[in-house]
Amino acid sequence: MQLAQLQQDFVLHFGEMGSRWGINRTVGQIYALLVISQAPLNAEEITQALGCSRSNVSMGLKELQAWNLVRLQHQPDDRRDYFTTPDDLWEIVRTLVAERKKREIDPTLTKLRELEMQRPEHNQALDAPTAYAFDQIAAMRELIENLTGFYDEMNRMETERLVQLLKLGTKLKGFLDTTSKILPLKAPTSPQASPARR
Amino acid sequence: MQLAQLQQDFVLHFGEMGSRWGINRTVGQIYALLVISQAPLNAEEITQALGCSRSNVSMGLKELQAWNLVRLQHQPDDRRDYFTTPDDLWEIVRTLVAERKKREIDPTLTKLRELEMQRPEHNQALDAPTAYAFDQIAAMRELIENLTGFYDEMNRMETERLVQLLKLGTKLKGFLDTTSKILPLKAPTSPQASPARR
DNA sequence: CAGTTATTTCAGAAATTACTGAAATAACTG
DNA sequence: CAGTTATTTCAGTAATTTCTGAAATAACTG
Repeated sequence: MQLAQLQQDFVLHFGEMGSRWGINRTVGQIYALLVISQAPLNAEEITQALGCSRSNVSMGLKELQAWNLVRLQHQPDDRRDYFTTPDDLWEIVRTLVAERKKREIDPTLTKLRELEMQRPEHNQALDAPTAYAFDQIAAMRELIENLTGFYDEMNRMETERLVQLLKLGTKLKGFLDTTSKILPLKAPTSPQASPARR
Repeated sequence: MQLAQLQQDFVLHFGEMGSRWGINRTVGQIYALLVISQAPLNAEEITQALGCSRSNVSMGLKELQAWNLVRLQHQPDDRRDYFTTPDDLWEIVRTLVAERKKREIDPTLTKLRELEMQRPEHNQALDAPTAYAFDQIAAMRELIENLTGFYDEMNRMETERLVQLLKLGTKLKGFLDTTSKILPLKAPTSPQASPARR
């Protein structure tokens, strides 16, 4: 398969962006190709279109499967594996966010909690730098929990609702005004204990 | 400076996560160190604490400055540069998100718009695969605009409001129920023109 | 200005990551 | 089972990224 200009351009862009997205060029290109191809593609077709080695495509597809970003299909009377992306782009975004959270956030949240456990019962046993470090770790853990908690909420919504929310925009501010009459605004957020830096 | 266990552990974790976050180990370590250090540090102190080369620290700090993630300060009667992170962790998150958007999203949005411009006036001039590719590109552009538009809204809010919103959680659903009586739910979202894959 | 100290630059070394071709494995077919 | 085709694995190579030490630059000081 020889790609037309448009497809070529799109695929190359995703290849270049790959390194910024934490995937390699080939993986980016494969995904781009699948996204703009209506019919599922097999590994050989992908290899042809991208002009890289068959084994590279195999590894790339394996990685995309590890990311849960591709669907594997079969055609009648053809034992080759055919790949597509989910039909709904929102599904892709959900997966992307979920996987990035898993790789980029969760390990750190775990580590922060682990470190926090090591804080002794009585603060006076700590020197000032260590007390500060513990405070920062706690504040960071709390912040991440807030963010991921909100993410969990949004993730639980059906896509239709989610899009509706995203499109709300300015109205959110009004909503907050309403609720803050019920939930008072000044609830203490975090014991940030930060007596300003020198 | 010799780091205590807690600090050491925290710094090493950020170093390891660095590659997943798109920064190198040293940059991750420098940032971790700055976050848990109450007093600003100069390059030499950082070098000592991390046990890497002075030049590496210089390059790392330069990168962190390019990310807008550190503040440069001076002490009286000392011409060395001292570095800190913003006091407020939320400020860091804002910067992080803004910079990642700039690097990981904006170039693609630009590219998608550029490709979309190339769509001819009359669709009948297109072969089916190219028409499909154009459709996907448009859908993707629209989706990203929705997401970044929402991000812009949230970004415009003061931190206190933002935290309030994040903590709302379940109440959002109720809010959507209310507004959907005003804005009908079934507004057409995107002309996804996807007649199911074979 | 010469001397001192802080910082940056940069060529090359070291480490890591990506890619290839060949071989191994797996899954079918007659 | 032997032959064929699809896929994966993997050792070695290529490409890229990170890091270092040395040299250059910049900013002060007496």
